[in-house]
Amino acid sequence: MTIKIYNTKTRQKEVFKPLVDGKASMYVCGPTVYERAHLGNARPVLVFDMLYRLLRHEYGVENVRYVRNFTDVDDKINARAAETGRPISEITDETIGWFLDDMGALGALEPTDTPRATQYIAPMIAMIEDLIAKGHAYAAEGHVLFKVRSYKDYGKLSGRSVDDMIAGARVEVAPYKEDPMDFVLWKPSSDDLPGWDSPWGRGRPGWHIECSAMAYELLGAAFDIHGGGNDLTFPHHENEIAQSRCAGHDFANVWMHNEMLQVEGKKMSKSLGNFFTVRDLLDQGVPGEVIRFVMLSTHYRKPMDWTEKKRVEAEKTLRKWARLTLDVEASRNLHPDVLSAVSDDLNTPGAFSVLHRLAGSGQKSDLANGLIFLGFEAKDLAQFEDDATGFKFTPTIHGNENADVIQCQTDRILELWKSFRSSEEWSEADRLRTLAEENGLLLKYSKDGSYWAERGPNFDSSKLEALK
RNA sequence: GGCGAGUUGGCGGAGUGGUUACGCAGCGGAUUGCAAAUCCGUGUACAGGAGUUCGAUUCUCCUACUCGCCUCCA
Repeated sequence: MTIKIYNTKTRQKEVFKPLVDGKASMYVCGPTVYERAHLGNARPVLVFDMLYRLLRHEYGVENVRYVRNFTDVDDKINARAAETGRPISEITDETIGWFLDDMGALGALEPTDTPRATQYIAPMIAMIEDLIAKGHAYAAEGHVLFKVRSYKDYGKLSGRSVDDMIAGARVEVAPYKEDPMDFVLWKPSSDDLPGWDSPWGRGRPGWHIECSAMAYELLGAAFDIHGGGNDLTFPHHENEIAQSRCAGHDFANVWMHNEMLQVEGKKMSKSLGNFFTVRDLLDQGVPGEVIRFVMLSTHYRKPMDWTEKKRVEAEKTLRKWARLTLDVEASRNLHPDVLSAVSDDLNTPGAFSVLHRLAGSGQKSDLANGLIFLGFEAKDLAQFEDDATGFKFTPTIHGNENADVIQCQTDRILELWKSFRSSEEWSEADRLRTLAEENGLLLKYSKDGSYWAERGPNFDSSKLEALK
């Protein structure tokens, strides 16, 4: 299947052709690890998880290398350590664990390589020395700066010119800079900050150099795809390109950028107060599969709006598909329509549309296979079906109550309702149903005789006990 | 100020130079003790203007509006 990808560098959709026949390599900018990943962090993770799955499908699991870094040296981390009095390594270790857990809950596969910046200080220093030797960087007052004017294509990726940006005048001009646009490769560390010995004294790397150095170490001078959020296009990726190209590396062939996430139509930001983490959602009982579904329901190059309404719709759809595919063996081959949608610049919304059609026409095993391909693992879906009650995914929704207790109470309520109905005590049955609904528990049954409950609005598990 | 993206039916959201997206909601029907769930059927759309074309929602230009990045947060 031909894979087409929109390349930011050329601003058009191109047929993807790996540098090495039959193998693919990708590098995606990962998080700075000092706090829980917020919902916006999850978008690139899921987008590039889908790319990774597609490439694995096309070239085989063994032939795809996926590098995603952890930035574990950064002033935000230093600040957090100073605030809390905790050692930096403790903060970064903990945050990395959280990140992998949270993203795992969204069905994201772990990359083949997850390098930490602090493990690649030596290659960074070597690269900086090389850049100085080649006249693309200079040392000044313990800093090393990249000479932006020395790279003629600077600004090409993001479509900017150095002169225009300076005219824009939002550039901080430090006294040691030869040119306002020059950016830091290395900076000095005071004794209380993390630092490494270098030819320019004890210091630490600037932000951009790590990706250039780690991509080179792990993927070589040239690799296929570099991805990240479009906020990174400038300056981060522009700077990466400048460094790597000037060091003599071809660097990435294709550049992919996902659009940003919004919440209820607005940018998610701390200042607007609509900022929340993936873990917040999971703790509120939103299943990871639902988050994944909502994220992939919008094409990655369009702004994605996280809304309560989408969350509800996603949950409904997944529940329906889970019921359909329960006990169904997935077909061995991916349905061609699903594959062609995803192969066309990761058109995951199109793939969902195909899945809807498969569900509608009763092609259950193709549906099951398609779901697995899109990252909704069979075992998770089975769990989802168990969760037709909506509770298995809400273990922490109300503090210390555990899911089993809730499940048990729900089962008892269902039993009671069932017995009222079978003995045709309609008024009692209706009274119970109304009461349950008032507390967010929707009682349902189907022709085949099965009974279940769904979580509705106003769900309050603490009131379940009273319903009996 | 600079750069970029977008404007599709009630809502969400794909796609195409001439033919059905799809989902949700709505409406009609089946089923149902009633209501859901489930099943069947069904309507509404391509921001505005100009141009290219036999023909444009789909290409070009202009206008309006929205959003994002350039700033701690992806």
